[in-house]
Amino acid sequence: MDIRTLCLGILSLGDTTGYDIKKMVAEGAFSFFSEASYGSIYPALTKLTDEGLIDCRTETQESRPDKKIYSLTQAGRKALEASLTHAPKPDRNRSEFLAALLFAEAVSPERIEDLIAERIDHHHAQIGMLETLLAKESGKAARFVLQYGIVMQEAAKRFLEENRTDLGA
Amino acid sequence: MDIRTLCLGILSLGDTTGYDIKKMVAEGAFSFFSEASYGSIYPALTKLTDEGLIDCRTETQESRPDKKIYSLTQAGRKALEASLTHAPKPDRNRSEFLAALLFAEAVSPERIEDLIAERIDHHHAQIGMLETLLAKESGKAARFVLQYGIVMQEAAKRFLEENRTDLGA
DNA sequence: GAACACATGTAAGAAGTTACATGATTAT
DNA sequence: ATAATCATGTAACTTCTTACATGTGTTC
Repeated sequence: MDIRTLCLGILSLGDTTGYDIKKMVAEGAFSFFSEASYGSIYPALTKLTDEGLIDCRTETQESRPDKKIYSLTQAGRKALEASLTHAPKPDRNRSEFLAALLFAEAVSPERIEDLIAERIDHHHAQIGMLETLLAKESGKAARFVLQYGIVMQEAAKRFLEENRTDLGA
Repeated sequence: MDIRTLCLGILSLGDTTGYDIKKMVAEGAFSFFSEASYGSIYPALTKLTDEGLIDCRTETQESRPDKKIYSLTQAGRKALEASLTHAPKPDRNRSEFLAALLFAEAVSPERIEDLIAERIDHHHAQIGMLETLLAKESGKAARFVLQYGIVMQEAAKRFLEENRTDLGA
């Protein structure tokens, strides 16, 4: 999902600032399935404002840059709706892990066990993070997304634990 | 995984051409977890040749551009090994689907059922494709990767089938 | 006094995609 | 005849990240 749509989507859930959008994608319920840097968020918000898809009101602060609080306009809501209406392009299964595994067989087979062990730890950590997020989250769709994430990570972890020996020998 | 490493990795499995690398990532066992276009593959091969990580021999053909067959050099093998040795950066769970689902709740809830139905179909199709690939594949690591893929797709599909009603009402 | 949180923004560069350009051969 | 397969390559563009720039207040 491009940053523009991501910003529109987050604003559909409530008014907020660029700084807080970054926090949501870095730590919040969004961090599981999206990412974005300031360098993409701020310009996106500026552009969306110019196009009339979002509004910006400024909250003056002392000894800090003024806070810019954005909110979705009617046009923005329409635009978001439109981009959700035509089917999202299929998710890619790009995986550094699987690629590394496949190539390690030919070039450094002794690395395979490590790779799998690291990956199991990674899934374990992700499950922990998702459960923490789930405990804090009350939105229906957000909980669904986090549960989906947990199920996926657990399935992956289980598969690796059950089949790790197949590639060792 | 960047295109450079992907090319080195594929060449670690055997000599081949840019054209065939593209076919592998578009249709072969690699298509599940990677992607690349000619516009990135050809320049990458040229650059890797300049750097001495791969060799190029030309096979003359009539009525076709000459075929350029690349092979990994010792230096290339070292470089690939090195990039597999430091832990791959964690896979991202970027998902158009999950993002769309989350935002649809706020902006067009009537779309949620469609989204889930489409996604179930998508998983179904992916499982079919993976099983076809698996039937043709004999490499140990490649089979492992494809089985991993099947397990993931099935887990996702099952989750959606079992929980689809949670978001309808 | 060092590091982090708050808060915005820009410029340079990485990495890739898309679309084009070329052109013969083979299958439908 | 029309499309697909074979085979290479380039140029323009998109999209995003990284690193910088700025500055205060708070916590360790």
